[in-house]
Amino acid sequence: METYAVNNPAVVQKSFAPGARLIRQGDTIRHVYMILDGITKCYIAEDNGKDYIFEFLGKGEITGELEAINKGACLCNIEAITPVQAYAIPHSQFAALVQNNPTFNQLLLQELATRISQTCIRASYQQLYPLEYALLRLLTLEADQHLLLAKRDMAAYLGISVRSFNRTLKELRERNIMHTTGLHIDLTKQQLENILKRFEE
Amino acid sequence: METYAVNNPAVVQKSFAPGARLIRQGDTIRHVYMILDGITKCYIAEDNGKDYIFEFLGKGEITGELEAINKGACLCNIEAITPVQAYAIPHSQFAALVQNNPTFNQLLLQELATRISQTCIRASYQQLYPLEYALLRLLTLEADQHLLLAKRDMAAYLGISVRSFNRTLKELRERNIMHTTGLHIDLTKQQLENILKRFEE
DNA sequence: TCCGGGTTGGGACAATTGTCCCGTTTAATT
DNA sequence: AATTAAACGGGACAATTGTCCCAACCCGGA
Repeated sequence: METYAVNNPAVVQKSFAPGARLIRQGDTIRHVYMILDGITKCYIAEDNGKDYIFEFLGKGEITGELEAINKGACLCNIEAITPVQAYAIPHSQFAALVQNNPTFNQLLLQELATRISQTCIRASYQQLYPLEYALLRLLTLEADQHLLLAKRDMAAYLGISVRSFNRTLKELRERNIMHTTGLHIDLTKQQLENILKRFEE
Repeated sequence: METYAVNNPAVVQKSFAPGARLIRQGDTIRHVYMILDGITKCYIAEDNGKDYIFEFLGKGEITGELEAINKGACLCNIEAITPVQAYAIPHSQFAALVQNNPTFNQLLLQELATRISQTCIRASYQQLYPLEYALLRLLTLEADQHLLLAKRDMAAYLGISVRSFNRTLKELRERNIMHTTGLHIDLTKQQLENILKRFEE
């Protein structure tokens, strides 16, 4: 994929400063983006002023492909959190890849299927478990991917207010589930997995 | 698709009574199902005893394709609500279709992309708006598709308890809501009254 | 250095939703 | 028609989450 991209004159590399948007919700776009470096957040801005972040995209991930497939307006905003480098790939190139490259086609199908699964799983436990559970899962994700997220972004990912986020964090601290000073998490992935077991059944 | 299916000896037609499951969460399956008639609910059962319904599938819709693509265990249960007729299509046949039939391939991609969009949009407004809003959308959906759903299923779709569902419904009735303030629901008074009619004594 | 905006932490209270529970209604079966 | 199980409707109270607000802190630019 990278080889393909760098050898193709229609594919241009772009830079985005933190806060800049690769894609704006509602726009019609003609490119798919492949992230070379940096972290982005993918979110819907509702008209009551609240945001809902679906996922954080990093190196090697593609975005804008839903719109390339369905020709629709952009579902959500893609905004750089850290400085971002990305390839902008014209829809025509993307469509050609999908049609002519069975391997790419297969990978795309798998990626879409995985995202549906992940989205469903997340929607389910965010609805059916207490906030605490989703918060711990997010902290695990943050540790896994070596992210350092602002509280506002974490709250938006969980679909709650920053106030609720702080409150739950404080409760976890007071119950000695988490030892943190400020924001940094001192737990390994294994430790968090063990903690999550408490919520089972 | 139907022509293909009925002419293929590996594709068998199956019947399911209400309550029977086409697919069980966690199982490994070897077939994709195409629904010929009836309504099914697609839901995850969490281990705290609660269910979360993602969607209701009806005539012409396919399910089990995520597992066919990713070879994983079943994400969710598919359960018949009404009597259901469906084709069971072996994974091998499905894979052949995906590889050899560009039109089918394209339709599948579009279907997956649409489901991601829908799932994201729903997760967002269920998290960021009051229950009332999601409930009205569900009632609209129900009317549009001529469904008649049990309250338990509607509550599970909204990710709430039946008690909360009833409470919100009662409030809507008492306030004789036509359109919710600030929220973009295009219901006329008449439309909404038709929707709410079945809940009145 | 000092100022101003953004982020963080949390108190107080309101609103929303869940849990438990019980009486009523409906639907299916004997 | 009688019986029984399931679905429905809602009261009372607990738990969760949101809203509003303010104070402390950090950090870059005048």
